[in-house]
Amino acid sequence: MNKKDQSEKINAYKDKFKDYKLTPQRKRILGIFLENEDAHLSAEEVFKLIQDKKEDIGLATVYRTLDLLDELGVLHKLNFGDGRSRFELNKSEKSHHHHHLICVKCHKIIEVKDDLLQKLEATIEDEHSFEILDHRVKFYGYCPECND
Amino acid sequence: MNKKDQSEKINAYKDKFKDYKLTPQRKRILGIFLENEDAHLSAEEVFKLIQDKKEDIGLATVYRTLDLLDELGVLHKLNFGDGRSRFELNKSEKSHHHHHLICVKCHKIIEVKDDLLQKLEATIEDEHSFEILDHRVKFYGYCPECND
DNA sequence: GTTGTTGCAAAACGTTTGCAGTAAA
DNA sequence: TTTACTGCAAACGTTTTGCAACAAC
Repeated sequence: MNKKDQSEKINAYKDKFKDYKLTPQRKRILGIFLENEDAHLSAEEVFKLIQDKKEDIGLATVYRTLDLLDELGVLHKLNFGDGRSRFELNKSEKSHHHHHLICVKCHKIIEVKDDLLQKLEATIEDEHSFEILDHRVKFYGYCPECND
Repeated sequence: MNKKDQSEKINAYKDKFKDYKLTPQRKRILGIFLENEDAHLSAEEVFKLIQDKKEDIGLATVYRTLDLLDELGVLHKLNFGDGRSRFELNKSEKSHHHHHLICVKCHKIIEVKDDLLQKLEATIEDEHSFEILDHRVKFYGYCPECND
């Protein structure tokens, strides 16, 4: 993706920021996720990716921005049990219906698309009068490479 | 549950500890979970429950024991995004097939029994050659009380 | 008796906060 | 020009660690 394309993509998020300022730091952090579409990045990792390019954004700003982007629904905050929060780009249509396979040996993370959960959600909404907004599904096990 | 019943229950876990010593501290911490079967306790909460009874176990020991019990499969380590790990008793047959509903308003946690996920698991094992050992499923939304 | 376990205090870790300076709208 | 945002450093809360004393096997 070239700079122009990315700039256009970032501008497409402008309406999401209606109550907030779209500062260079916020654009840059969003840019990191556009450059790493399928990554699950921690705050520290985002910070380092920016430093690698000889740019400079305070770590506190990274934390604050990631929380904001999660709140705006631009990112999804995830927890894989490694002691830090991770974030992934929220690709709207897709995001409600994908899950993570986590290899307990090599810790690889594999994404799975799925719609089967909708039936389960319908049952839960019915039986528990619980209005479901979102879900997080993680499967732990052995990936093909670790299962020989 | 009286003391004799609990003592018997704890002894039933003896074989799980074959490579480890079943110390009074470990028995006591396991006891806390037997006394609070459906709770999702953090290390700090376990520590306080023990202090409340004028007993004394170091906080570091609580942390080390909870990790050990998770590793032994006696407990399940959970993360509800509140900044600390929580643990629940692993009631073997039941545990693989229950999920958590988390109210985004009052933060109540509701347990749901379910078997519908098995179909999804079978599909994943098939399509991704990923051998599933366990899963964690969380649904976020509004509980009946918060949804008026 | 040996080896694993405990308790303490200190340190480490990810994350949050107060505040003064700065910049987006 | 106003109000929100940033960067820094210090503080925070949870979890981990080093180590000497101790106890389960």
